[in-house]
Amino acid sequence: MPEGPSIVILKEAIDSFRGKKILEADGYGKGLAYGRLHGTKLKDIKTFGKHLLLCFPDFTIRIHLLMFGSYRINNDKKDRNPKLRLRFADGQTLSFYACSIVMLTQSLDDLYDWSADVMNPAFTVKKTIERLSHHPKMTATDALLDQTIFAGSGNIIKNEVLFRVKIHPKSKIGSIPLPVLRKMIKETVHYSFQFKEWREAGTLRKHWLVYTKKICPRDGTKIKKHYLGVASRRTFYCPTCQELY
DNA sequence: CTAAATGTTAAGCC
DNA sequence: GGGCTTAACATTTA
Repeated sequence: MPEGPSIVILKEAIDSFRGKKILEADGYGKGLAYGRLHGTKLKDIKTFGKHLLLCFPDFTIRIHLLMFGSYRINNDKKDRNPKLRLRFADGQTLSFYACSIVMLTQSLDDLYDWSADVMNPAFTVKKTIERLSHHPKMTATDALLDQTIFAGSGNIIKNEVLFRVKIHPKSKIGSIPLPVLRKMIKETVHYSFQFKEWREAGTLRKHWLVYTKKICPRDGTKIKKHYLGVASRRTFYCPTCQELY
């Protein structure tokens, strides 16, 4: 469940651990200094795009669930091997599986430009237009996966946003009229928050208009499925109602 | 059972 | 080194 909204859900789900002291940390992560976690207080929990940030007084643990990562809260079943398991008082635990975990010592404000995170209050249309203006030849399908421009946006969000604002995925950023580009940016934020609500309600799939679909819900055109962009990601679009700029 | 998937990074090659 | 492409990783679902 790795797009930005799912990470915000994760953050909210574990927010009650904020301020608690870690009694013990273990896991199979190579090069992870589990010992440094022992006895430290979880000072804060933040997110940046798809990153979950567990903040401690002297360092930060950055967790990225990648494609298949998962977590458990207060569920210490032994059927899976955690990459990181944190034990708190009263038997409370947080476990993370099949994910990327990195220990950061730099200041987060130096590392992250919070205004690039689609779900952060600091995100602005204006700054995003400015960032996009440096990539006129980039396609819309790539822009919406670029974590320096739309941090948190993933392949589902990309597909759904492009369909909703009627932009063909191969459109060049520099060719998209400014009002249309602004609409795309606003919809990325809007859809991300809807994604979060729908995922929490367990109805995300039900609201897909184009992702994994065969027929355009607007005009009945057969949906095209192609592997597009620098990362050759699954891209669904309606060749009739999504305009190529 | 096999293939593919919400993602990223390291390695490899010109 | 730079810039691009490929491989690798890990798990669940169709």
